[in-house]
Amino acid sequence: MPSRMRDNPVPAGGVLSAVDGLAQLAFLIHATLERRAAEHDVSMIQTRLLGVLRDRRPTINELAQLLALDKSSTSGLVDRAERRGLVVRIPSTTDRRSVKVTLTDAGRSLVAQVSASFEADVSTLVDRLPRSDRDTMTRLVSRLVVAHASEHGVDLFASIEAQAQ
Amino acid sequence: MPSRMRDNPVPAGGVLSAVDGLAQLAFLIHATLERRAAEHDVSMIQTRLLGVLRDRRPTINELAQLLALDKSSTSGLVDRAERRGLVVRIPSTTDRRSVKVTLTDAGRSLVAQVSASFEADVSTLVDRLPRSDRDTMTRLVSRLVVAHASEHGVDLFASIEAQAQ
DNA sequence: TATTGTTATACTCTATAACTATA
DNA sequence: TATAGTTATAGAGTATAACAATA
Repeated sequence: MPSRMRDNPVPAGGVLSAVDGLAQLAFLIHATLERRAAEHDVSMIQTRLLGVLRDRRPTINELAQLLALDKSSTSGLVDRAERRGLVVRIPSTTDRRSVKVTLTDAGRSLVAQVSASFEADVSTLVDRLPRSDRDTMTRLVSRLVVAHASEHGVDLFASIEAQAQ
Repeated sequence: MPSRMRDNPVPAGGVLSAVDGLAQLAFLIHATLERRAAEHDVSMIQTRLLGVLRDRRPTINELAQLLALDKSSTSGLVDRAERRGLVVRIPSTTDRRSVKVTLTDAGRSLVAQVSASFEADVSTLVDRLPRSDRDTMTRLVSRLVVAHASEHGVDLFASIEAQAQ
């Protein structure tokens, strides 16, 4: 936890350390998405569920892997989303034990709205910087994320991707 | 939500947009803290509670404002932390309705450990970039966060700070 | 009367363990 | 037997409303 979390997040005109600045940014962006989701009465995990389903029709087990939840937690999560009309369970044609979880039109519409307002928020945030600084930051942040992912999550995600559908 | 959340977080050797890159970075950092906290069997909200208490002894009401929770939620949060020996309620000497929530030695030790490992994680992450790039990114991220805060949270936090203790 | 904090209630979210149906 | 999914149970976390004690 960054030391900035101890008191005011912002020293008057000061400069934050790498850790403090990045941590503040992370919490700011996370809170932004949470607030936009809450405007539509969805939690972060429900939002992640809908986001994952935008281009997949996974089984409960696949969904559990994608969301890093137990299959029972996933089943309950899908229950609540289904009760709200955001997703549906479609029986698998090849395995009668299994279901494919699918976004409804309402679910797709909701996630599109949350995404759009969230992306607008982040754009507004970065537009505070002059174009050239923004481009520089984007390039550096991108390098960081890409480098980290190529050392970690990529294979995991790729294999789940391959399994899914 | 960034479009990258739809599938693989990392395009092979590609460059992310400003929104996607920042969002990915934010979720990565958030997940890092969550994982470090989980190693000590504490949730994010419990970690935030302990973090806030590092340099404050707020009342339940003040804590509720700091954490953006209802006072009843805060009361329960403190109950569970107190049951684990991480915090204590100390009766106010000036108002017999009120209590001051205070970190125990165990709570202070726990939050120090989580902070240290989290900060090490973030350092490791940014150390992937060469020094000069890292400094540039830090400066830009810092400007972003400071600019945003000076337009939003600062007054709020400052006033809560002033009330607290 | 107003404020501080707790309690009652209800819901989401999570995991573990036991279960049903199918493979 | 093994796997896919659900259900039972327990607990954290959250909000609303009602409450007791104190101001």
